[in-house]
Amino acid sequence: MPTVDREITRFQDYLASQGQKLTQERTALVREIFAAHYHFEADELLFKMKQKGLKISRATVYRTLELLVKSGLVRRVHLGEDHYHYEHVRGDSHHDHLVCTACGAVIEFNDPELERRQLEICARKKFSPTFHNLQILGVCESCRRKGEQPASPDHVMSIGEGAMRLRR
Amino acid sequence: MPTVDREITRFQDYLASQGQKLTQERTALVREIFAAHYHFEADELLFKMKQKGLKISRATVYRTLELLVKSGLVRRVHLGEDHYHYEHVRGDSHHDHLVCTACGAVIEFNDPELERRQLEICARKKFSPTFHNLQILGVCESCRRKGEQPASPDHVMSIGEGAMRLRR
DNA sequence: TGAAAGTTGAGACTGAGTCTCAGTAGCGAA
DNA sequence: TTCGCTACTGAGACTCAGTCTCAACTTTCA
Repeated sequence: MPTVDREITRFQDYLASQGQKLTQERTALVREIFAAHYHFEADELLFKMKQKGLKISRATVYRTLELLVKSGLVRRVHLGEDHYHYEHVRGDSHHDHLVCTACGAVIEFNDPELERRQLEICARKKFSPTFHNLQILGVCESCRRKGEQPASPDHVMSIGEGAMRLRR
Repeated sequence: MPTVDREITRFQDYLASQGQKLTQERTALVREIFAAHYHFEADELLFKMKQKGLKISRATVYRTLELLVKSGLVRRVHLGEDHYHYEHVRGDSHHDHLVCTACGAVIEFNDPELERRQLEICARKKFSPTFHNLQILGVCESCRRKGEQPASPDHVMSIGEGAMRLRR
């Protein structure tokens, strides 16, 4: 985990700029987040910390995630479920997600053409965009080969149902 | 509300096909939903029914919404908040949303070019899409003229904050 | 008349996320 | 070393959307 130190430094810089401190708990959380799992849920993170014998409270986890989002190190995303997911922000630009409703896999993509078209639409509607959020739900290649059926066509209900399978 | 009868008939047909019944409560809910408000929340609907002196329970509201979604008359959408919104499905095709984080206004758009590009991306990733969900958050023309600032650049946090203003 | 099946409301429950508050840690100044 | 300030923490209560349970009710049909 050589890159984790860089993230910790960046977080510390952000905190210092806000008159806030980098505590043991915050360091441990950043270390855990950036060490491996890329898309994660708040509760999942809480559970992992507990597993490692580090007792960090639910409140601290949520508070630290909020700080990480504000610092720009982490992004909060919707992946079709009824609660948030978080993901690392790497130096690169914005991206969107394909979410497999059969296995829960998340595939990222970044398509400048798509982004450009969205800006055109906003311009046409005289709307100043600050952020966008696109998830495409469906079935990934390997699930399709395994014969998983695409989610039923009952509109967004199917997202919820499919997404349930993501849960721990 | 001349079109409401058509919706009620369609809903009754769906229910009959499932061996289910069109009750007084269900009729009242469909009437309320299709009479006016286009984007709405479950709790908002519950409140409106109560206001009209029709006491329909929370459970019935949610159960009926689920049936309406399954019947294809209503769609469940995310508009950047942490809970669902619902909208009518009119015969027309899928559309996406621009959501103003200052006033909560929702502007719809349908862009075949954007849809086509998404299909291309899916094809490239060998992904079979069943549904997608795009919200563009930002500031609408009239809020911009009134001098409302675009939401702060703290990523998705700003969505939540802006969206709070939508709440009753 | 009565069985079977679907529907309802009240209210308990769930689970993600927030808030409160008393106690603790960190740190500069004296 | 102690003091005082401020930020931070954990425990647990709380909130809120949404779900579930269950007994009572309605409808249908034989």
